[in-house]
Amino acid sequence: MERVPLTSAAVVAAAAGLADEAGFEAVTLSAVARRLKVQAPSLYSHVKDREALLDGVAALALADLSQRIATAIAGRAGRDALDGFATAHREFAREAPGRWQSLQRRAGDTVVRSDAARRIVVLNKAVLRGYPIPEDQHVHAVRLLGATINGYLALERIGGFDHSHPSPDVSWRKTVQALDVLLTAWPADPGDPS
Amino acid sequence: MERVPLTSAAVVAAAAGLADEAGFEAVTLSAVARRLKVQAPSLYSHVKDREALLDGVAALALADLSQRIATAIAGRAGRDALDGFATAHREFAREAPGRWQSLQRRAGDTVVRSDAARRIVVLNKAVLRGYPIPEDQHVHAVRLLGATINGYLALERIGGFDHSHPSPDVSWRKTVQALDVLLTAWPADPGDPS
DNA sequence: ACTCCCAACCTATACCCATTAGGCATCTAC
DNA sequence: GTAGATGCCTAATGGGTATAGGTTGGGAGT
Repeated sequence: MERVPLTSAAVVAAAAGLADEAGFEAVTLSAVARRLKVQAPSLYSHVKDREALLDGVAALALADLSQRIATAIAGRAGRDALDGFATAHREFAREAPGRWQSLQRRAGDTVVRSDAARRIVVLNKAVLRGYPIPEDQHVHAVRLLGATINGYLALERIGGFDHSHPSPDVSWRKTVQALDVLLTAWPADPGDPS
Repeated sequence: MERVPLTSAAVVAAAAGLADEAGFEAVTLSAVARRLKVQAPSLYSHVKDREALLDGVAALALADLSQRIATAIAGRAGRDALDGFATAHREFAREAPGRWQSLQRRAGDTVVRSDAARRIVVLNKAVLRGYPIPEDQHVHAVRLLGATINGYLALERIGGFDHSHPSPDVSWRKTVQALDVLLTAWPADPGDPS
């Protein structure tokens, strides 16, 4: 069995794969080392510590997500773009649950300053492009979008919808519809007649 | 220093206190044992395992949250009730961050079947009472409410809003306003003219 | 009062984890 | 050839979870 030399990228990729298969909390240096058939201390040649490893997974995740979103909203505007955006998020959470979960923690500096993070910001604004939202309201709209979508996926993941009917798919469609309604008629600030 | 006899409730309360002070992830049997000045194995007389301990914290949290919500929406309807509801959530997340976090994981059976969980369901429906939402849409509205509010608090907690302006307080008010707009004019199903 | 049983604490242990320190082998540059 | 850097290893430390077995004190029964 030929052993491939380790690299930082290979270590992070192994961690990401493990996250998706066994859950984010199962990503330990020990588990990743076993997966790569080395001893755990050997990983410190490639990652600073466990925190840095998890940040590496998060950076991978963000890159993947931003790519999915870019593809999903390309050439689309308004409700179509919103649908694509929301669907990209949900499919990412489904297909790469461990990577999705890596994004639910406070991001380290390397993640915050990554190209993928910047791309996500751009894509968030792009979704709003087809809606009549004042520029000064964009940050609120982006935050509301992110909160609602991510919040929905988080509750779904922990079984928050398991104890009521109908299936989360139905409520998801209604949720995206509601977001479209909101973005289409963004509420004015109280006391602002426009 | 007189040592008070341990009880299951005391162990869970100590864990909850530790969660709020040091973070949910800091709640280990070892740390709780130190807090109570006993050895970790002694806790097994009172809790089955770590998972059960964490479920105990979640049950405490849910009871606290449901009480806060009940107080905040009592005698209120429509937008007032929604404001109280949302504020109760956010203040809970602020004042008891570790307990809040205990609710972000899949709940064990004891939590799902608790009185507090049932109370939360009732209170969720009570918030909708002042809004013209068809009965068959209540589950969607409750899920959207929970997703948006919880999602907002989660993103806020992990610093998701730290890299943009203005302060999350402003976006929070807009978010609650948006929820009110939605609940006031709940979007009809596509193809449903009413 | 005495005895027995049970509950609640303890220590010891096994196994897991993260991380550091030091060793060894290989490769590269001088 | 030699020295230094790199990348792996083992050993060790200190933290965690959970089980097994021991001790002590309290309560109940005779």
